[in-house]
Amino acid sequence: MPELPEVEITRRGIAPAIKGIAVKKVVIRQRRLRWPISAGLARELPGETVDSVDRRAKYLLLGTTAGTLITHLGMSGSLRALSNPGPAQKHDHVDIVFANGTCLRFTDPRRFGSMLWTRRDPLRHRLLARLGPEPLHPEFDGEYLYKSARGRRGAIKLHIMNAATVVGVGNIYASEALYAAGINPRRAAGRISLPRMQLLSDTIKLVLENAIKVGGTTLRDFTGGDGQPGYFQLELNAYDRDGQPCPGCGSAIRRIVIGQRSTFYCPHCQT
DNA sequence: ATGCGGACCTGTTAGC
DNA sequence: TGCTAACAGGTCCGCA
Repeated sequence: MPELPEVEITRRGIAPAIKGIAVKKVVIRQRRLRWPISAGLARELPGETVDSVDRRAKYLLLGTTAGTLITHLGMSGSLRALSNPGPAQKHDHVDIVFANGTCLRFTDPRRFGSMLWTRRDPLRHRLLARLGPEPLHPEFDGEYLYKSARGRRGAIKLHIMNAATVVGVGNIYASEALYAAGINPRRAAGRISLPRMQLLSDTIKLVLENAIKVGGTTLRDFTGGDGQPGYFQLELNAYDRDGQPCPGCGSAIRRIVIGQRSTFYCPHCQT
């Protein structure tokens, strides 16, 4: 379920329920995720208090004195704080049970997600150490994006989806931001002017901020804490609209494949 | 260094 | 109705 907005909504949803609370036990039913869950998690997390609930890129970081739990939701993962957890279902792989009875439940049918326990600075973890800037931070701007693209001949869509360039831009928002900026997703990254990169960095911020504002409702099967289904509150102008009229000019939105991922754009408006 | 394809999994939907 | 193929929000890794 994750694009950055969904991860941020998840963070905001679970933080009040678990911050400042001690972990009682960790129940692991399936340790084979993207990477196997290490034995250290169940051994070292119980007894610790969750001091912080942070996000870096699409990773959620639960900080304690002893170490940090780094969680990624992959393609189909979710994390819910339940006060009355029912019996675990098929894909409920991990429960983190707190002293106040709250159960933080990790569910992930495709198991592309991950749960990593580290005793060191999580930002130095090999998966986090080389990440680019956060898209909503000021250091991510047109000038940065322009410079990062010098000499790059690959498609701009792949460039903005590359976590070394900027984190958190997933397949849906890449299409949406490029649509809003009027840039053809296939255009070589290194052949886009500074003003257009300024526009693109702005549209990336806008599209992500808006999605967070409306509750991270990008995804078909995402339901926030209030049970409001996603995908409908957020207006998608290009993504998943193959053959439908472009809101700007009326010509048909087209679906192409870039880097093995579906890509949607308006051949008339995006150059 | 950059760029590309393959890999990891399961579930849902479109098509015959 | 039933079977099969295509496709789905991510991103790491190895090879050219």
